[in-house]
Amino acid sequence: MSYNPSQIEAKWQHIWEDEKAFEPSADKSKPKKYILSMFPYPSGRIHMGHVRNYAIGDALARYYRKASFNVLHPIGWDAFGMPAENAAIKHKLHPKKWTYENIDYMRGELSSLGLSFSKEREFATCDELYTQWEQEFIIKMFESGLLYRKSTHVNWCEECHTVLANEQVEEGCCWRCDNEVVQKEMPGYYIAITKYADELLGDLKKLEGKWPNQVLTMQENWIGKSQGLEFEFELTDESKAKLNNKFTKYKVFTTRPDTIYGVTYCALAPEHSIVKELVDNGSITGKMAQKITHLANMSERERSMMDKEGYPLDIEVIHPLTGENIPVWTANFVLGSYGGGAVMAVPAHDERDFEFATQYNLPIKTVISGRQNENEAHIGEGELIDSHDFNGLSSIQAKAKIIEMMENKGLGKATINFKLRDWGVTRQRYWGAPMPFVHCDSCGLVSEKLENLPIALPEDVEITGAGNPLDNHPTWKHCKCPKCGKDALRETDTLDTFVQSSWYFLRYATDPSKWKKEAINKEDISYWMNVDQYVGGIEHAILHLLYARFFTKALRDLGYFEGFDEPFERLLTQGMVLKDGAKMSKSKGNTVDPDAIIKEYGADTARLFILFAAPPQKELEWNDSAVEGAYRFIKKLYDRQNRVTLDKMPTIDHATLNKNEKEARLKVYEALQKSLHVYETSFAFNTLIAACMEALNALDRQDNEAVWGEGMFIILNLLEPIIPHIATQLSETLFGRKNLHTKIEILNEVFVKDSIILAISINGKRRDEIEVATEATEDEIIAKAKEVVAKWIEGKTIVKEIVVPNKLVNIVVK
RNA sequence: GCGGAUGUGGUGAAAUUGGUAGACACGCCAGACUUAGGAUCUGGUGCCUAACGGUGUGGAGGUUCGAGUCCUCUCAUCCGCACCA
Repeated sequence: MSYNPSQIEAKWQHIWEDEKAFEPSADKSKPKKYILSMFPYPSGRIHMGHVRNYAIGDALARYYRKASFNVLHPIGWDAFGMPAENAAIKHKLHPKKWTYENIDYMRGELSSLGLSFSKEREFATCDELYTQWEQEFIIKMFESGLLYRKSTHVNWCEECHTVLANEQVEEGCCWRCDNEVVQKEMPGYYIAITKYADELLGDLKKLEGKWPNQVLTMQENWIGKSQGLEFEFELTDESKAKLNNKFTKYKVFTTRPDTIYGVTYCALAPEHSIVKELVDNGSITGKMAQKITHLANMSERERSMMDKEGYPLDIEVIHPLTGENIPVWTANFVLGSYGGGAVMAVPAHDERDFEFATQYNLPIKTVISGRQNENEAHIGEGELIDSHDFNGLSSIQAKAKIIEMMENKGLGKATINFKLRDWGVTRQRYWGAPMPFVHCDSCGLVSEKLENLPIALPEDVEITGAGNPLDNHPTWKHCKCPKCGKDALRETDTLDTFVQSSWYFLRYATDPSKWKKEAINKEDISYWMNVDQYVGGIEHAILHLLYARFFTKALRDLGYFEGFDEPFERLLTQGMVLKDGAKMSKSKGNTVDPDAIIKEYGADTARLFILFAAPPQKELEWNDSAVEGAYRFIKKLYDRQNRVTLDKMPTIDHATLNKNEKEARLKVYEALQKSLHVYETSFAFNTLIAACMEALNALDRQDNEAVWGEGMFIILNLLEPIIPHIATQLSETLFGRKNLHTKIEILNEVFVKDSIILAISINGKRRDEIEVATEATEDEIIAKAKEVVAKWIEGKTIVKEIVVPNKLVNIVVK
């Protein structure tokens, strides 16, 4: 009978389902492994990236299950988000219906891959039961001061009537309607992730060697810690008057206190409140006021793309050390949201300050030695000059001394700043978890009572794309204040979908029987957490992984659990799947449909190809003929079942075997040895598969019944995590699946060789090889080596002879 | 600009971490079996050379008996951040 993947795969998928083969055990005394591939967004159909993601995770889960671990390998759906609303607009389908139908379809696709997921723990983040607990977290965060409401500048699309996340703004335009995105000041809810900046940064150290360096570096840069000096500039009396004494001073931050004597001007962000005051009170009028207002209304992104631009504000501050008056400008390169929105400008030693100073003819004063070129800033550190008492000090010394002096005089203090901003978590959209808050005229912003949760979405909505459907709904937002009982208005913003993915791994780790009663069960998660291996795309390097790390710490501090600070013990970032050198995408027309591949070749072939073609971390180039090659290997494996006549692991007297038989055993055991390293450390499935291919090739070169039996017994065991259907089928037929439930010991005897082949090189260049007995002495080896390479050493002087055991002989001649 | 990675045959990739470069595949070439084959099997296949041999891991140096692997410089490609004071 020839290999029939669709029949074999359907058969085993049914058996696994009937056996509930992949549900974790409740027995917490067993050693556990929590293997997690990032959950998918239910977009409608799976793509090759999913196949790769889940094939990797599944191989690990199956391996550890086979190695007698209690394995948690769950799946669920990241089910809230904009595409559902877009589909609603386009196809007049309710987002809920669209989402759950997609989930049903994709669940079918994933199960056709034979993935060993726990089905009992599956959920969608749009399930009301999930929303309920998420709303509880949000309320607790609000109560503890971690979540707050503020009004600030946000990306706003006039066409869609919604706030957009930074990643949804493409070159200044809305990703959906391509309308220009404007900056708008409006209220929103923020989670104070910056309170955890230090811990998020510090704990990256715990992940070193377990997470890819690239991700750690990206997170480090994103958090962006910098140390320096914060101090205040006092305005001159004249300037204070101009500001109607509403301001007397403002703060600046610098990482280069050593250049403080080089300050020649000051720059404020266009949206700085002092600038606003000057415009508002008429100190600045006409064109200049217009231009400044225009700058203030531009997004950071827009500003970053334009040339430097600024205007003198005609006010001055007093240098805290020299007492000199310093002019104050507003400049578009000063960020409003960092370091107080104001900088001390040292054009001699800062590129940006230099460029601006040159452009507007502002003075430049050198205070660090070594500035040779008048046409550029000298950014490096050096020795201080023209800096009063600090002359002659190195930058490093001066930084410390100046900070110390400023602190002693009460002029400033050592400060740490972060680039990380608080996380804006609300969206003016329908398909998300509603914010559990109520606006009351008497009580202000009030959180819902926990017993009223979940605050569910109304189903009878019309989604048109214009405005917020919750806000437009006739009745939904009208409610009673949970505090005073008066008429009040429900918050109509919904939560960012990144909130849901920030704790789903904790939910999986809680036994589903408890899902109604609690969000997270302490005991359950103390057993299952951390996730031992997390697998996902590099595109989540910052956002999701940072939010999830933060949420873990925040929930820990809210008392939901204790004992761990980081959610993901090890992280594997898989490479993209490419076709014709480019990322697969519908617009490029270079997609490969997983369903079609599974239909033509079967899931095992798809999985084998994907794991064989490249190591998981690297990009994977799709190759149709290499897929055929994977299929061919499986057919060959299927065919070789005919060579097996024993139904169990034989005992073999190694010494009695001939050369090819010994070689076959050697290859089989080499593959076995390799499998440990691959599954537990390197994840280089490609090399394990290659080793199995070599083993099968070697088995083909001999026909010892016992060697065949042993070889297939082991190879099927090693390949089961990769090609589970065919491996289980053959294991069942040949060995009653005993080979899948046995720990196979590595036999050292097969690695012992009768003779060794040594390479012979002259001056490091390989010339020939010899075969010697294992027990041959070094002298014997050298003597034999010299015979073989006689023509190369003739007439030369031998300087040195090096014998590397089991490897080679190197003869150095002159 | 800053940061991170990656450069090995026609292609995807290996190389036990300093010890025979190119395992295993794809492709290609030749042959066998076939009415036929995009099926299957066998053999070959880094490059130059008729051969002896030479040469070869982006490039240039260096350390070493010996370097894909270590060091210095350099080039190219990809990714991330991008005026963070």
